[in-house]
Amino acid sequence: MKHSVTTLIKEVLEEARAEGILRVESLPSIPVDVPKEKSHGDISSSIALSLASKEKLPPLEIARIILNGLVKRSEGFEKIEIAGPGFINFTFRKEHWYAVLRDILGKGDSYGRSDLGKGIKIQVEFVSANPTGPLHIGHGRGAALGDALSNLLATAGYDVQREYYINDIGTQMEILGRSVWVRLLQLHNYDIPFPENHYQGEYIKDIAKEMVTNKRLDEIIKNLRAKDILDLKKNPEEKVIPCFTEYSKEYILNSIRDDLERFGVRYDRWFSENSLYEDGKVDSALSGLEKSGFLYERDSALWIETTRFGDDKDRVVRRKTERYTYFASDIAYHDDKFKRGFERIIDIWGADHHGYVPRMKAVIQALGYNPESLNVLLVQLVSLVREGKPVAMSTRAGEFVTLKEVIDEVGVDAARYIFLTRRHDSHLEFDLELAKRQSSENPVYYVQYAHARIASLFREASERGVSLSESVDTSLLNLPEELDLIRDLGNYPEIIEGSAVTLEPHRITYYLHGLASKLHSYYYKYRIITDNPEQTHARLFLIKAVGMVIRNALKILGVSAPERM
RNA sequence: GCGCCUGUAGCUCAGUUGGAUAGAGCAACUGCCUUCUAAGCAGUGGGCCAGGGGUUCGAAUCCCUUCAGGCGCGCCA
Repeated sequence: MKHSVTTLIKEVLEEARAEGILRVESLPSIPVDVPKEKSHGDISSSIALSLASKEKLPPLEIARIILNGLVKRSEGFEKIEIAGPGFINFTFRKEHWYAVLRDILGKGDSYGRSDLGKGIKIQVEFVSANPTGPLHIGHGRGAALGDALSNLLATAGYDVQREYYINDIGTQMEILGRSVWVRLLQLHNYDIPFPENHYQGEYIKDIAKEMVTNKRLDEIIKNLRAKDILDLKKNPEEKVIPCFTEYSKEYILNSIRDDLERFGVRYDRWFSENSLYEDGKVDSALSGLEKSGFLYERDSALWIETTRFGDDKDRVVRRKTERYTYFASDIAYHDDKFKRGFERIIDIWGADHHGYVPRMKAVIQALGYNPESLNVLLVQLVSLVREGKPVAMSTRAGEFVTLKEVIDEVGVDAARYIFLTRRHDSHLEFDLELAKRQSSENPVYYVQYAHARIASLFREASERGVSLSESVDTSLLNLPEELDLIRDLGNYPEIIEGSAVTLEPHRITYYLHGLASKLHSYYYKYRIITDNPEQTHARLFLIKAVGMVIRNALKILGVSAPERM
């Protein structure tokens, strides 16, 4: 839609240059927009304004010149006019909109798809929470964003892969194992204080109990060839804890998988940090950097010179204890992503990791890749409220609201939708009561209701023996509300492209709300099923397209489109 | 101290990458169900876009600066 106007203007500018009316030294990018004000037409361009200084002519003069050139190409338009300080406003003929409507229904489920991404391989890595505890509400936001973004990018023509990076090695894992171990001992009446820096949550006790009831403890004992795992003398913690770590990690990872599955999130790959070491990828990535001269030793540690690419300070990759840092495996991980052929990489992190971005970008350059090919999206915290009052959350004490609890309380659709109503870098206030409320206060239901309402109309129509015929006279759709709806539907592909380019799926929720609002309003003001069969057909035709677009958009967000409510 | 993010209606947030008169939802107030779903619709009020400077035809949007809030600055992950 915009494109057709852009090319028209381009033609006119070239013609004007050929005739020597305008200089047009270099063909500028043509600004075209869908104006928010309806009286400004369907498409508006400010080209005359932006050209004014270069051409040394008043904007209105330039607008008139362009308009002259447009006149002979104006068949598709009802009118083209100059307005304000020099905007050129285009209004399409109704026939254009009827064609758009037919096009939408012709494309059906694929309406909104584009080849913007040109099949580029892109990877979205999200959530990637340490398997040391259940997912909390903040992870839920990352999950909703990552999943919707992946759907969105796939719709926009990218070849998308979803990945979860598992931090399954290192200090935190050891602490996890020891936490469960101590809880187990406490269960057996050993008087051992629980270390302060260990995982405090109740779920640690649950794992310990579960080990006993599921006889997993027996297996471990067998593997250790030990008589009694609780015998601290025969089985010191160095010997025992790895077993606990392994078991607890699997246990927690399974619950994370379950939560995400239930939340409607599926990954193409779960990538183990430990595998980077086992497969020698850490060594090879580091030796590559060494050859390029980005590594050096100081104070018996190995450093990477990230300052050469704008980082604040150089970073340690191998401690003087010989142990690698977390950063070392992250370097290998990102190297591996590129080696696997991804041309673009999106990492979704919690906003508290923002200080990490410059060093990651630096690493990517040191590895010889383009830093622009990595986008890090920082997800801000979610503050949970109930009827406006904050719900206490403290990770330190191990008391936080889990994703599971939120889903149990408000449902998947409401949770996902609400997570997606805000830009990722803006704070999100999640009101549990509001999310449960089944009314217009709740944006999820508002949009879903529009879809259900349309489905209901089709049920009603078929009960009355009305069915959608092949030959619909779309010209019966004359009402301003009807043309307005079609215009919105016509904008949908650009909403998708815009969201994909900016990596901002929240735009879709706003679009949906607007579309649903127009549908509700139209529904209330006019009857869809009337005594006039031709008109009924035309109106059903229109709302069918509305329902289809709502469904397509909700699918990207991972929210269901119910047939009845 | 340095760096990053945020500051828009009473509250929660959008604002199409610099465009025309600043937008929604909630909250407040008025109305609308003998009608295809009232989980809905129509309407009213509410703003120095944190403050100040600049860039230009034009700024909530870009630059500088001040203020306020959040976060980050480990051989932790």
